[in-house]
Amino acid sequence: MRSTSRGPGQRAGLTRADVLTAARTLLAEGGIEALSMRSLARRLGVAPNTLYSYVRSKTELLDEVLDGVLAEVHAPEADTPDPVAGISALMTSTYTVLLGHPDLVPVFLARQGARGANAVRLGEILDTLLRRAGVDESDVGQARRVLIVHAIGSAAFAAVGPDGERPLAPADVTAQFTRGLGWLLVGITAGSSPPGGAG
Amino acid sequence: MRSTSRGPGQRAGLTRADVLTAARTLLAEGGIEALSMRSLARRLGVAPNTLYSYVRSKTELLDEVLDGVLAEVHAPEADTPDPVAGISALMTSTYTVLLGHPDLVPVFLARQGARGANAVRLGEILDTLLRRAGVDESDVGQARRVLIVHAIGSAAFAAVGPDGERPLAPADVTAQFTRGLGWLLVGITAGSSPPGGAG
DNA sequence: TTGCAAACTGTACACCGTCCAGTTAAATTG
DNA sequence: CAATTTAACTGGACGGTGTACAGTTTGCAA
Repeated sequence: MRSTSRGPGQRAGLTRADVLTAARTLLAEGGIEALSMRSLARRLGVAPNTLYSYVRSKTELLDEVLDGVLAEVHAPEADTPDPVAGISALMTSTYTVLLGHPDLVPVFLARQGARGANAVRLGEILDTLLRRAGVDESDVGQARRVLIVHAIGSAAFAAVGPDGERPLAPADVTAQFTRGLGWLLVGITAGSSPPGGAG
Repeated sequence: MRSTSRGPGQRAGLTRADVLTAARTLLAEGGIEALSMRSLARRLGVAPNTLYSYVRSKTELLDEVLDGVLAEVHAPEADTPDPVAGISALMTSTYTVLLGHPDLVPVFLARQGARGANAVRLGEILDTLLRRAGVDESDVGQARRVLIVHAIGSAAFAAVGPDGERPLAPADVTAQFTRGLGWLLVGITAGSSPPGGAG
């Protein structure tokens, strides 16, 4: 923990994983504003610059951490019996996970939902389910984005405001999310061919 | 423009409106990152502290400016013949205005869409139109929020990313917004009993 | 004419991300 | 084994940020 206990050249024995883990801890403990390169370095007992041996920039670090959050999302199997129920479950899980990290949500939005491995994986599952639900191929991409916008956007509205005040009760926002998801699914699947046998 | 040309006590003759106007100009010229208390003061030829005579904090200033942006939204009359078309027009105008201020969108999100006079006004019109479209009274609030989430969220996805790169072509995002809006309107106006969303 | 609130400056605090120039330990090579 | 390269790490700095405190001066009201 002492940063004065080591001179230049002396190693602290860090790994990239250490840095990312510490970043997540800091985030969980004090929210986004508790995560600065300096506070992170302080916690690792290291000079701020050291972090740049493991991470190109704070942006890259944030991207990594954000995608890690998406690992918590519980995705249904792509061949789950009822695709529409699967979509609903997937989006609801995404929304719930985001709710667990309120101040990350605006950061997510600013990055269009992150582009890491987990994001890609979830996106592919969603696409598959949409196709299986009979959504026209030309509509799949738009439907995916609309659903993601709804999940992240709803989560953003549930997050604490600038003054730490919470303008809407979380239960209300969740009800709104669920309702909106239902509406969207009605609209998206309206006039689509039945899932049938050939798919 | 010279900050050294005036000693303590000498007045610059500013008004609150001057400050807000300069803030909007700065924003229009260089985006959100060009608007700092210091750059604003520099432009007004004044010391940074001076601004705190007109504004409680940067947050308050931002709130004011954000609500001002919403004044650009073209809202239909509340008694327009076709309420559903009215909702569509209102949301599309909102979306378009937001697109014109890309880097403000994340700020909007972080503030749950601003709470100023213009936001309230638009919200009331939207509520009226929803009721006239036959939406159940108990659903009006949720429908309003879902629509707002969709508009702001879609705009956020169209905004430039962290590296200034634009991952999606604006035309595509607009198509996605329009499509999603259509789906939502179908769902919202499709009877008042809850649809089969398994969430 | 006096008094006072409001407008304004100087200075400072505590941060921020990140760059540059070292120093030293470990890994690699001969 | 010795020599050399590479990677981890520090000190210090640069140029920014929002904003608090204490002091000056101005214009207006009493």
